[in-house]
Amino acid sequence: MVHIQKIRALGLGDPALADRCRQCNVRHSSVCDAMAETELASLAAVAIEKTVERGQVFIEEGNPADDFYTVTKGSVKLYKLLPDGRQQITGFAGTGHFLGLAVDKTYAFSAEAIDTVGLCRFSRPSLRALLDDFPVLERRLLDTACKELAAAQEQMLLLGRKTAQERLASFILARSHDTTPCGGNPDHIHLPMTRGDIADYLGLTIETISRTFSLFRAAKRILTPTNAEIVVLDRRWLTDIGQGCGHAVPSARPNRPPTVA
Amino acid sequence: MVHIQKIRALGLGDPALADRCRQCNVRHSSVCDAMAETELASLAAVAIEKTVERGQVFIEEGNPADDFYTVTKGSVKLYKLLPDGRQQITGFAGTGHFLGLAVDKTYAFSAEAIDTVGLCRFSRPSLRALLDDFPVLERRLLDTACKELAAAQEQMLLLGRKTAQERLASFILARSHDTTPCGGNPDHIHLPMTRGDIADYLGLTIETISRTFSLFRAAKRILTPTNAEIVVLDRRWLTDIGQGCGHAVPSARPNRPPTVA
DNA sequence: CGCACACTTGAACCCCCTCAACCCAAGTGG
DNA sequence: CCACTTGGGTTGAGGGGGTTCAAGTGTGCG
Repeated sequence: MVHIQKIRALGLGDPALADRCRQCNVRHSSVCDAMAETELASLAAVAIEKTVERGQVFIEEGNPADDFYTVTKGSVKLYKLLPDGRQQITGFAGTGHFLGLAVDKTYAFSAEAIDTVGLCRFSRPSLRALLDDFPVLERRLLDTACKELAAAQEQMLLLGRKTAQERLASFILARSHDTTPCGGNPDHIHLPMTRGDIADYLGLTIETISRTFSLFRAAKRILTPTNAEIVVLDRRWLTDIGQGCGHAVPSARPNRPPTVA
Repeated sequence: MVHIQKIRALGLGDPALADRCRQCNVRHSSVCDAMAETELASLAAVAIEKTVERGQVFIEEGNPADDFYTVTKGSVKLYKLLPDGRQQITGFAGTGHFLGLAVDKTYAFSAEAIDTVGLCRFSRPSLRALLDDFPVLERRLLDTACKELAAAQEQMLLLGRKTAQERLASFILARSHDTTPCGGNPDHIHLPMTRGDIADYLGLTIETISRTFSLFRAAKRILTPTNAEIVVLDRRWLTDIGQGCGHAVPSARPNRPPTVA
């Protein structure tokens, strides 16, 4: 209780502080959107900005979960490892994403910056105090958690039951939905991650990702002007494939007898 | 606001109602545990008990999410389908489990009773009112959601990167942890679901499940007195395999040339 | 008994993995 | 300038883990 008052006082005592949050570029696309204009000072009082470079691991599975983050710039990969090095990426966190769900006493996943990433850090006590103070924030977190849970279930369906082509088609379309800015062209997609990351996300290998991209390209379903760019040519077909209906591209294996009984 | 008062009044006006919740067998192993003794009347006022028989689908993916449930008896499988019938089970919900996370306007999954199942139903408005009235309940739901999210991520690792033997070993141990009652023998495991359900949960086929059970049996790692029962003989080995270390059972394929260059 | 249902086991196949070579662009340093 | 390296991506050949297809084994139940 003392703690909460302290934070309130901190924020209210320095109205200039609130500007940092008020002018934040992800304010309306993150959980912070739950806070009213007048409450931003409390938020700003406990938020600490931070930058991490590509390749840097800033959350490590199993470590005590002392900090929570909001991504303000760049992209992050969240992943789990097996002792022998096998890796499963459980999700990509872009601008506005909150990191800290799926957390008990320790982190259940690791997080690595895919490119130069901006973060807004909250310590556990300060987040707890915020939640006590602003129940609406807690509701917002619950909503977010439900969305992530639904996404996780969709990913389980993909990992457990879809073919390579279906997985990649689903991935391309999900990217198109999740990262196209308002008013942007959803058929031009930017991929901040490598083929290896895509493979570890879709439960496949680099080679299969590359081959499947080539198949889609040869079938005129997509273009890949650069390795980090996709242009969707046939959205309808990708949608059908991704959902498990529709004809996959024949994989044109050599030395295979023609399909005759 | 009027609504909340109505519910409060309902509960407080009839103290006998509270007994239904007070004597509930899952009271302390479900989200309801967040409610204090004196608050149970409010809970009981909006909870409706229900029984569904084995095989009955009581939540259907895509339908409007009007109701939320707590499982009071039996087991439920939660799953998603592809149009051609491929199925991925995203989880099993046992006694005490809350169903309704991963829900937006519509259900993100379907739910089917594995055996005779007892449910406690809440309508969306009444749950909303409860959450408004008892913020501690919202925090409890958030905790639950985080745990489920962590479990979902673990399952992604399994589906994306583990072998059949690793998957089944993980499954057996998870069952042992999740369903052993306090004081019970964790090495005697009851399986309410069929081999087909296990297959759809682990992203494999019935045949592979059966074969892998046979391998484990032949290697003296487990016993299966009945199809619905497992006895763990070598927990250490199962743990190692499930985590991706440790030697898998050789699968003894016939007609394969010996491993010579 | 006859039937349904769950499970097991065998044999052949196939999708994806493994291993390996190669391409290409971006440094880096003499 | 070129030689060399490094990291990401592509492509090919062959093999393997799990699937598919098919037959057979209980087991409960009308």
